Amino acid sequence: MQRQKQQKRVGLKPLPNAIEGKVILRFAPNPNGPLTIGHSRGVVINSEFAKMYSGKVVLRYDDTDTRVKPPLPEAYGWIEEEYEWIAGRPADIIIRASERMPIYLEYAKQMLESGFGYVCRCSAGEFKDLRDNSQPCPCRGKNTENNLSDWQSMNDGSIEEGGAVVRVKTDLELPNPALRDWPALRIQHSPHPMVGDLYKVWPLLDFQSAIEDHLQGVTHIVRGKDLMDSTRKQTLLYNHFGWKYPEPLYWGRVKVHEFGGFSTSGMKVDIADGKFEGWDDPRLPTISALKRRGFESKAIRDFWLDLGLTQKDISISMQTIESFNSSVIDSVCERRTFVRNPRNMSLNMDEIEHPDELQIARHPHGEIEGVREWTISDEFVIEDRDYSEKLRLKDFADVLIKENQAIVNSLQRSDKRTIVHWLPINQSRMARLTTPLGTEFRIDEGLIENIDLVEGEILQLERVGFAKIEKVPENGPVELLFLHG
RNA sequence: GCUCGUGUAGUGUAGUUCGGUCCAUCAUGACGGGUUCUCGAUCCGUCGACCCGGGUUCAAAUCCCGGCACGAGCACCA
Repeated sequence: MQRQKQQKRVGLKPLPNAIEGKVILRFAPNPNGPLTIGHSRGVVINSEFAKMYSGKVVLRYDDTDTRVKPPLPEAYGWIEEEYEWIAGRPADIIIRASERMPIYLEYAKQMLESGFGYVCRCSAGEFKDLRDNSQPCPCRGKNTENNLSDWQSMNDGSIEEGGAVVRVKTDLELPNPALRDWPALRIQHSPHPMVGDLYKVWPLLDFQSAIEDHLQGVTHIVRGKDLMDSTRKQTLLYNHFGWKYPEPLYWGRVKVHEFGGFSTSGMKVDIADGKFEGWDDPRLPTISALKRRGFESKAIRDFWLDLGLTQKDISISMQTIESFNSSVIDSVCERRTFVRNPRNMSLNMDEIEHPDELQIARHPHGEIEGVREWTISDEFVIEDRDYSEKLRLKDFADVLIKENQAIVNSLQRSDKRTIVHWLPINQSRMARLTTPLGTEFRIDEGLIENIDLVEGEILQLERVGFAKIEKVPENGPVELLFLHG
């Protein structure tokens, strides 16, 4: 077989057993908060596969838990918007598990009637002890009639939470104890934020998700490898129903150096405690925060696609995402001058003939047309850290510095002295640059070039980095949010 | 402990199905240089890896055996 000259694969590997136009994938977040960087991998990979095969993605809310990770009503809308932002197109089908409860309960009943499920009234601890020794629990041998009557009691609320669970019968000799007679539905008496206390019995993920995948005709499931046991449990259930399980694919665990893992519930607590301003706090690894800071969705897509789909546990750096972002935004961001920690200087132009105005390109390579027009005044600022004897004021002149006075000696570049950014006072206004740094913020006060400052726009501050204009108030400093270098 | 999964440069990744064309791809990073009146962009160069030990073979990143490391699951969470 002929081998290609070694080359990096482009795009995702083909999906096994995929038929053009027939592929159905799903993305199933818990709506207990907005999406994080971690979720964006799922959105990107699934939507990309759908694109490759002209298939569909089902956005499904697996919101069947009312106690441990209850849904946040606002999150449903957020997630739909964020999905569309990341993928560049909306999900094809949207489903809420909490609205489809009658279906799951019907399948559960069918399972009891067909004899491959049973109502177990053992405590979790008792069951675990038996299970670990491959022993059946006493409830396992109950007949259909008894199971259905227990099922009735579960649903009418006469059994308390924790008093019973519906299990799927499996081979008790299965090597992996976790798979033996796994629980499919449990009792929850606490009301659901969306549908209230209509139901007393709620399916667990492994059951609900399995039924729903079948109903939606899902052909490929891409999920975290922590859910491998879920695949195995669900395959057992599919065998009972006589269904064919979708093609599963997995990715490994992802950490970001700068953030660690992504815990939606952890963030929720920290926001409630006032540690963060909200879900879009720039220090958070949420999609809303990235969007607010000025990341482009294309950069996020490029990044995940470049990583591909591997089962390796990885720890990535924001630097990599930032470099993808730079290549997306660099050619479309105007340049501006922002002087941090300004040092006041006076300009001495006696010795040389000079223009009164300067025209500086809005972008150095002309991707953006036009110029910034500066009127040169006697007073100007440079960054304090740049202060030195000989400097080149960018786009203007070589100067000799003496006691905060800059004497212009040449408009032409005469040697290799350092080029610094500078700003005539009459051209400036106050600004604050906020940089997220771990769990803190760094604030740089300074002066920004007062030309066409539009809220929401991303600029490249020369010799500083990319930043977003968050606010241009009538009075007071312009608010800038640092994006990356 | 049990079950499952994964090990390629600092970080990611290609190549592993079917052994050779792999002194191992690409990106990111670091360093150096060209260019550009930004510490940005761009171009060029350099650095740096097949987890370990055996085995099979003319030939192993790739196949086999044995270790080791890391991660996940073992919830009436998702």
